[in-house]
Amino acid sequence: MTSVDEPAQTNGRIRDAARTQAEILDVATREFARAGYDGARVDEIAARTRTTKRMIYYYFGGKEQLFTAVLERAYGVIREAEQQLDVEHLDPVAAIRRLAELTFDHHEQHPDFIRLVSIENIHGAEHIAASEKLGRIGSPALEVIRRILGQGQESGLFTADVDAVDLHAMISSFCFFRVANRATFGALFGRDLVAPAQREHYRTMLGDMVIAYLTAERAAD
Amino acid sequence: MTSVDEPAQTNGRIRDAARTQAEILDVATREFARAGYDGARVDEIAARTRTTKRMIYYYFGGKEQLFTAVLERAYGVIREAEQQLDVEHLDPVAAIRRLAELTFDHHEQHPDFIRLVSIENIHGAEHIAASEKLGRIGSPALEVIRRILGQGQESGLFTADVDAVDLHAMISSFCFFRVANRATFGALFGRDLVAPAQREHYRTMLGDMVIAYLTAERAAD
DNA sequence: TCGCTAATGTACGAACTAGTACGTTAGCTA
DNA sequence: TAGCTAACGTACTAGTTCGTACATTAGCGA
Repeated sequence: MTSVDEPAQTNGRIRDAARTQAEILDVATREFARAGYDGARVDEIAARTRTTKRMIYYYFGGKEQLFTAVLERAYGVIREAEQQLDVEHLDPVAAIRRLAELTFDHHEQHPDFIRLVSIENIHGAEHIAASEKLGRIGSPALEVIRRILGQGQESGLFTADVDAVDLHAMISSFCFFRVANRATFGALFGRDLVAPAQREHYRTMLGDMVIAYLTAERAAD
Repeated sequence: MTSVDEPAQTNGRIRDAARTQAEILDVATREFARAGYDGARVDEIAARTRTTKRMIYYYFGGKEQLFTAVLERAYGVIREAEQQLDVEHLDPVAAIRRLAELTFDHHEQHPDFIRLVSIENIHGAEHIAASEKLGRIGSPALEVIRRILGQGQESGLFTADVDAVDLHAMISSFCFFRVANRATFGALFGRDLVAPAQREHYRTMLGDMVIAYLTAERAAD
């Protein structure tokens, strides 16, 4: 399998701290996402790596800290995607729809992230609490929502009494549920929420829902 | 603590198969919900019971089957609540809102159920698949939605192209997310989605969202 | 080129954990 | 009331699983 014609110095140094750490994180992400925190095995993670279990403890300290590092990286990825978002040139309705679709797409493309978040919730978010990075960074998406919402409400397009965090929760809940509960929903109702054929249908449904909520006339209380 | 003046035959028979099984299920529900499938310990479940580990294996066969039994009972509870639902006398808008609120209330009142479903999804719904009871029963709520939706669409009140399963997913996603992701959402955004003070706010928000979606004018494609 | 240290590998152990073999008894029934 | 069986308890085991003590080496800097 491995080519032997290469000289002793193979492509890339044999000792590469950064590569080793990254490889451990990659494998650990898959394993934790697959089996849950307690279901994942440190030995198994090590075995799927080109290095040994010793290195997991050398670089991360232990299973708990490894999981925290995995979480930190996973949250970093979605934050990065949110930062790419450019909706300045769009009208509020189109901007919100674009934002919702970004969340929709990211969740669909990163089921491992969704599973990690589910797992972290089972454990009461204790790893987020223990993490310095994940403390109270929030999400770039929130800032974007705040801005769009402000514009939309000023222009009278959107109902006035909507909060950015709440809207983020609304969008996330739909995107999250679809991926996180795919298995049970499919087993109980016979419908695969993540089937490619239904993708556009649910993507549109999400946008319609959010826009309908934002533009609906609400009974004054 | 325990009264000793009672004769040997204490209140309730010493041997009571039904009570023992129910007690095991109660404790197992709490333990699985608290720690996840792999995190839960059979020994710990037994210890919190008035009986022994032997009985778990005697009545349920093993850890897997115990979890399946726990799931079956938890799903049974929500199905029962859905069957109590009486919305025949309401107009479609009020009926949908009532249904959404029932889901909202049930999810909030049964966080253990939400956690069990999350856990089951991490494990690919394999226990639902292995269960005879949970096979393809669907949910009574689905039938209710179908009926209300039919009425609403006939009368022109609701948009025509909405499907009952999709609407169920929409309602569930919001209710589920709020409870399931309470920990991470709170840790990251500093807002407790299940705080009693916000309860009515989110309950109304859910209803508004669903009704807005159902009654909004959609661009014909 | 000669160390020196970060990086890596091996082997092992202590604690835990699902599951079981075997023994006991309550309480119904004939 | 004798005996039979469902219900229950104790003690144990085989296999894991996280973590670590100890040994080794690559490759950079002086």
